Amino acid sequence: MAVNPQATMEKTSDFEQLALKYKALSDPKRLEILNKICHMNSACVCDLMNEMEIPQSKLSYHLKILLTAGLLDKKTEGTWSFYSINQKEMNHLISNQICKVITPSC
Amino acid sequence: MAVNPQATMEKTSDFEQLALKYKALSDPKRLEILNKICHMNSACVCDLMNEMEIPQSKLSYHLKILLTAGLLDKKTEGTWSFYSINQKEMNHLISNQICKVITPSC
DNA sequence: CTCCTTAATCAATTTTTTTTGATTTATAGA
DNA sequence: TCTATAAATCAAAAAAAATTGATTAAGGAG
Repeated sequence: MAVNPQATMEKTSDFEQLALKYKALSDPKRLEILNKICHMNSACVCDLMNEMEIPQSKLSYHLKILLTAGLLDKKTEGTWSFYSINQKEMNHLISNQICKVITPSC
Repeated sequence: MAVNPQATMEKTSDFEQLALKYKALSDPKRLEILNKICHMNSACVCDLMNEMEIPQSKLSYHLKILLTAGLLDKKTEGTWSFYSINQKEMNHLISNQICKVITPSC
């Protein structure tokens, strides 16, 4: 463990990076998406369309935000895109308590 | 510790509440404010004005968002308002790793 | 090749958030 | 009382994010 963790995170660009990740978590729909994916372990857009009442384009929009922030991983198989949670990134970001709700096995 | 934490956090309103807190963290300026307050332990608006190059009304705006989200505490003495970090809420929300950067003694 | 399914992207609109400068409120000191 | 300081609030403008429905792209099946 770092002795002086403060020293590693003082730059404006670091705060910008971190803010981007929390911004991805700042929407109830996106938290719900993470929670669903967590329960299903891996899900494609149409899975989520069935689970939640959100149109496809909106889902893709939110998934892209989560993906860009590094909170999700994506694996394409044929016409399907399977999304899963990037647990490492999640652990880095949020408390264990919240982790339990939106990651599979924290 | 709850055996089945999922059961405690499935409702839409819970996601909304949580999203609100992460939204408060979703701005680099606000993260920097938290970091400054963390270093100073407690700070008034004018302290922060000296530390950062942000106008007073903008600071008050961001502080209010952090306060409303429950991430800050406020204590008024005369004409001064002293802001400090609500560590309990912070611990509930974010990882230890990030805690180290924006709370005084996590 | 054609048709169907999956999902990404696009453009236009709406909504939300942020910024700005001014005003207001409240307290303290001379 | 008058003045100065601290900070909250306000209203208007600007910027960013979300929503919507349509289109596009890419695969697989026949």
